[in-house]
Amino acid sequence: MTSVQLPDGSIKEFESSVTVKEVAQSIGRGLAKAALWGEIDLQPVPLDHVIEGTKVPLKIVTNNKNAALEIMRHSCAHVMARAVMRIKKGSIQLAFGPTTDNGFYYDFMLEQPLTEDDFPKIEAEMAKIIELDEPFERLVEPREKAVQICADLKQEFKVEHINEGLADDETLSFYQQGEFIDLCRGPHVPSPKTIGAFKLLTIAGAYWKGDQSRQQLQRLYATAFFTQEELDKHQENQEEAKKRDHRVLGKKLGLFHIDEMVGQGLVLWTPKGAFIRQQLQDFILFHLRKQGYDQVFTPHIGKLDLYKTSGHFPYYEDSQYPAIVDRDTMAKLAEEGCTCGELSNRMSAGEVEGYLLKPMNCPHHIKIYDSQQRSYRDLPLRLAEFGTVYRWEQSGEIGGLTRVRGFTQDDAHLFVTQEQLADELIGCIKLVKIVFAAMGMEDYSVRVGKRDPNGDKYVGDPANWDLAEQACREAAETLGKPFTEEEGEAAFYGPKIDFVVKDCLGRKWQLGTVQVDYNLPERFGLSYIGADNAAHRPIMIHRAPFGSMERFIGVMIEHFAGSFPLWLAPEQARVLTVSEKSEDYGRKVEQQLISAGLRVTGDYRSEKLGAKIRDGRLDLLPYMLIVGPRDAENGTVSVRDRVEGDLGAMPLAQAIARFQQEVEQKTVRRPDEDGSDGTD
RNA sequence: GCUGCUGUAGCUCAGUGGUAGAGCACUUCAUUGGUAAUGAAGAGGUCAUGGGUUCAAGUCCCAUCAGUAGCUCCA
Repeated sequence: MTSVQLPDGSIKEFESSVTVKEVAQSIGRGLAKAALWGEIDLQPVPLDHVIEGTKVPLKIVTNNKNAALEIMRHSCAHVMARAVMRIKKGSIQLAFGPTTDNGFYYDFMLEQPLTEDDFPKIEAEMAKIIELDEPFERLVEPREKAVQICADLKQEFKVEHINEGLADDETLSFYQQGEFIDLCRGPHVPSPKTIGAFKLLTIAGAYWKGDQSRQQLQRLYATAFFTQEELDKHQENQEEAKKRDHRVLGKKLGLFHIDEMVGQGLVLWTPKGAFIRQQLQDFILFHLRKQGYDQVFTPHIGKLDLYKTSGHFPYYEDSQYPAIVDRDTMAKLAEEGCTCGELSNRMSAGEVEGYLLKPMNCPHHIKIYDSQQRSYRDLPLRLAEFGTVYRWEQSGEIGGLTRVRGFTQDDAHLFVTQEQLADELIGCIKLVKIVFAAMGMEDYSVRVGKRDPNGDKYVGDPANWDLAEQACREAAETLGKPFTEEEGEAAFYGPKIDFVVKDCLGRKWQLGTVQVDYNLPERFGLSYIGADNAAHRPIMIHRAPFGSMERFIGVMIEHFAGSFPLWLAPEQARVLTVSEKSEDYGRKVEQQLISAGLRVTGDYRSEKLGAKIRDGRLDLLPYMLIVGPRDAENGTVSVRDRVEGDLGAMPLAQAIARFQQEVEQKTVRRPDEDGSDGTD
């Protein structure tokens, strides 16, 4: 008599001893098919493991659970590390080898660095290890013994981790497979053969414990799946994702250009991209006016004194372009034999004045606020500007439109009273909501950044912080969408609400932001006269619904996969003539559409219609208007829609009305996921 | 900034130390067609830049610049 207890508490009884597989079969055919291994007392056992006894606590692990995939991948990481230790000569220090969303990695410090040339050898060795099918054996040791084991293995990272990271653990577990033994919490798959298909991906640098001041390790990325088909499918998906990369589409569609001679991270907006940017700017401007914002313009540079007052210089000097010194001063300094280092020191000390390319817009806006006496009746004052700022980002961080050195924020600064703060924050959130809704963008996350209760870097009255954090929380709630609250994520000057989206490769980017600031009003000594006839300090809100035009458009290119909605599309429609015989009519149609305010071009080449349609498809045109002799005779156009395909002939006026309505309503229509237009 | 990889025609990419290649795009000519590629010809190159090794370098080595994946950073 054998019985097992399943995770739901139910007991299943058997006449005699049974295998895990038989238990699975007794529950259902589907389960038996999906079963990978069993787990008894949290210890994995293979499917042919024989169960005896009563009320044996059994869990059947299947491949449709992410947990199983993670366990398998982690086991694969052990196999990979073992293979690396066999292949590479010299000492090898193991660090961590966790799983990621799409695979796993292992960090090593090697005497001989890894290169991609090692991949085939490592993969072959891994295949050999898997073929041997040695189990992962669990050993539990008291901490002194554990430290000794790691020390004997000359694994200093592990020793450090036990002593520091795992200081509270009485006992520690190891997993051993053949000659390879590794400190590891587990669990592991019962049989390495469960690892169906794996592939090494790339090598990258990583710092021990993520600390730049510590040893740099080599991180070997790989992925694994239960079957080769799943691995192939995954790789195919990754390739597909790369096709919607904004850097690829930006080039293909001619939206922007980044030129080596201009400089890293400095974007040149070509006509089509500039059009999208302008259109988005007009869109947000319309809503800013409705919400009582005032537009301002400020210069791209400002005196160092301004940024010393704001605290941005020299504190953030490393991430700014160096200051500009005027010609006369420069000549004088040169005469004195002043070196660059001295110049820098003297600018920091305030002995030499210079100009800074603005790293943010707030100081300029503050000076506009402060240019006249303000009454509480003037507040809230909302100053908006599409302000271009320049930051010296690390070279390794720059890429595409998402991280650049010169970018334009859809910036605004709100000067408010404490009583107005909560409502104004809600107003800011409303704008962000309008933006995301217009884009049909639902896949974003919201983060409320609060101060670290134990931190001491924060400026301002803790009571005000409490109020501001509460106001941020309440504003975030108006989104009707879950959000996270993260302690220690606030800026030193105030709490904030951030909006984060993912790019085509799964990387996270902050777009919109709303930040409360108690610091700058203080530093600039801002005030307003209250109803009590006394001076009071206003609070500032920094906010940018897009974040930056560059990053936002980069993310939107990927969001729409280049197929922008009609109101944003630089080229809304193209007239295609069936043959040159229809060119006159085609040009007439084109003119009428342009007169109706639509952005239309014509393709009058002596190509076949099929070729013109193909080119139009590759350019991701929302509409193609095919005109031939029949249309010329009837005053029609044959409309080909990006989403629905051939719509047939319709009177020109009807087509224009359709387009105008779609533009007016800012309709977002997505082509099918597979990229077909429904007619092919 | 750090680790790995990459840099060849406008674009996407081949290229074994021995004469610089393809497809697409472009130009010209022919073709006049109804929903994803008409045909032919032509033009297009300081092989990222600078050094080095070699009888000989796109190819091997070093440096620099740029791109890229990741790490670190992001007021």
